[in-house]
Amino acid sequence: MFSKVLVAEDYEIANQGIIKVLNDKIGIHNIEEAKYCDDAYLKFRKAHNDQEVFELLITDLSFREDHKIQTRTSGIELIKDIRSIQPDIKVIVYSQEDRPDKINMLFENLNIDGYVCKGQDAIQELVACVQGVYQGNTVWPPEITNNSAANTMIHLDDLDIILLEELSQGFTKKEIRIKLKKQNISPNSESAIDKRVSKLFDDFKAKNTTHLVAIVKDLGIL
Amino acid sequence: MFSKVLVAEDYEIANQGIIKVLNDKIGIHNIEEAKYCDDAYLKFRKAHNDQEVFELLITDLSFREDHKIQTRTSGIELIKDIRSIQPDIKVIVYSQEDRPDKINMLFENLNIDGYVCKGQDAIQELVACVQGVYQGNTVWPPEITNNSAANTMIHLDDLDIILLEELSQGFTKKEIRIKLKKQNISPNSESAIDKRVSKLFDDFKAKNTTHLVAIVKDLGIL
DNA sequence: GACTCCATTACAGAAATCTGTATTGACATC
DNA sequence: GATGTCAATACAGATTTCTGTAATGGAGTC
Repeated sequence: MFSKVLVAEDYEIANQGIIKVLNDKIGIHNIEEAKYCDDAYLKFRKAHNDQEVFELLITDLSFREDHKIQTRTSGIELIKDIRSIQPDIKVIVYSQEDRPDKINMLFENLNIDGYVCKGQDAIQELVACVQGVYQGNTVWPPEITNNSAANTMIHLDDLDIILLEELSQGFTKKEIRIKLKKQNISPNSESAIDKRVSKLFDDFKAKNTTHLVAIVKDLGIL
Repeated sequence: MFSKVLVAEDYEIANQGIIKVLNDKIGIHNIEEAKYCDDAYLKFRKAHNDQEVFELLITDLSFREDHKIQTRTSGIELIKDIRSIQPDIKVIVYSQEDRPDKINMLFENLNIDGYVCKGQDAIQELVACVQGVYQGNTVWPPEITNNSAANTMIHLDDLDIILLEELSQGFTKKEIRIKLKKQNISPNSESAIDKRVSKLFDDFKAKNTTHLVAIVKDLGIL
């Protein structure tokens, strides 16, 4: 089992709850906790420098800004930063988020190892998740695997996300074309972008760009 | 002080926490709790029918669907439903939400009496809020009153919200014009709508409709 | 090589958006 | 009554969006 774990969660109650579960139900005792994102990062860096690395990070996604100045506002950045230094660290996200698309993004883009949804069965799920991740598995929350939405999930590649992002920022297709050309991203003709976006219209049953952006914002993809 | 209070909050820990605070710090003992929105509504109805009405509702905004079938998914509907029956009931919202615009909407549109942000100082804030509301005040969370954003808040009237809502659903201005005409809402020429939306562009510094909708979605106005 | 399949690109036209200017009418002030 | 203000409306044009069709070229199959 994991011998050293870092828990990043800003609510003290939840924080203590996680530690208690790891302690009592799984038998992990070497646990460090952090209530702030920056704090978690510093503890990680220290352990890494001291050659006593954490094997598992359990983190929330959203951190309140609080009084302390936070450079990292979200757990996503924390994961990226930590993974850039120690790519093999296992990561479990423990969050309120329950939108399938957003959770899907975490697995696809951030390559997290497990996800536990804050809820009524969080304790059981957390135990199963930690054990599964330790065995090298990717552990999806039951909300997702049981949900048919996950199966009919619309697959979005990097370009789709870029287009959605640019559109949501109000750039015209001409501007986007120029941007893509500058960054040497392959399909960069206006008509090709049109085609892509039209496909997104179909996928999300959107009437126009504005509707599309509203939908993906609601789904939490952006 | 309030003698009978209804607490609607789906997380058991938070639920118990609120009750404990009301008990220990304020001396309210006649408290009923509900973990589901529908449950809260039924308890309210029963009390109302029995002529032993609740004087205060403390409710979360978002409720998990859980296994139980819920007709009311959000606390907003719960507040609306309860207020339609007992308009003078005091309402305090206790939620994770910290976006000024959304909180502002709660006060402006739902006429809630107080708001407490789930966070590190929630206990103190809750006590102050309940006491303030009991004295007939409207109690805003310190996050908002201290925040300059609240002062520079953009004021949106009903029409603005309607327009944003329709636009986000992908309706064209022609369609919106027809809809408004049908509902006898006053400015319903396409150019007047254009003007309104242009003003929203200025207010939110949006480049176009798509950008505008993305911004207000992020702000939580929609 | 001939063929299909598929993604990119090009082009074109109808519809919608966005940005001006101008007119009207209601309302208040002097 | 004259004046100014403001919102609603009308109109116009330049730009952008959206939706077609068609041409091009690469990758794989026979």
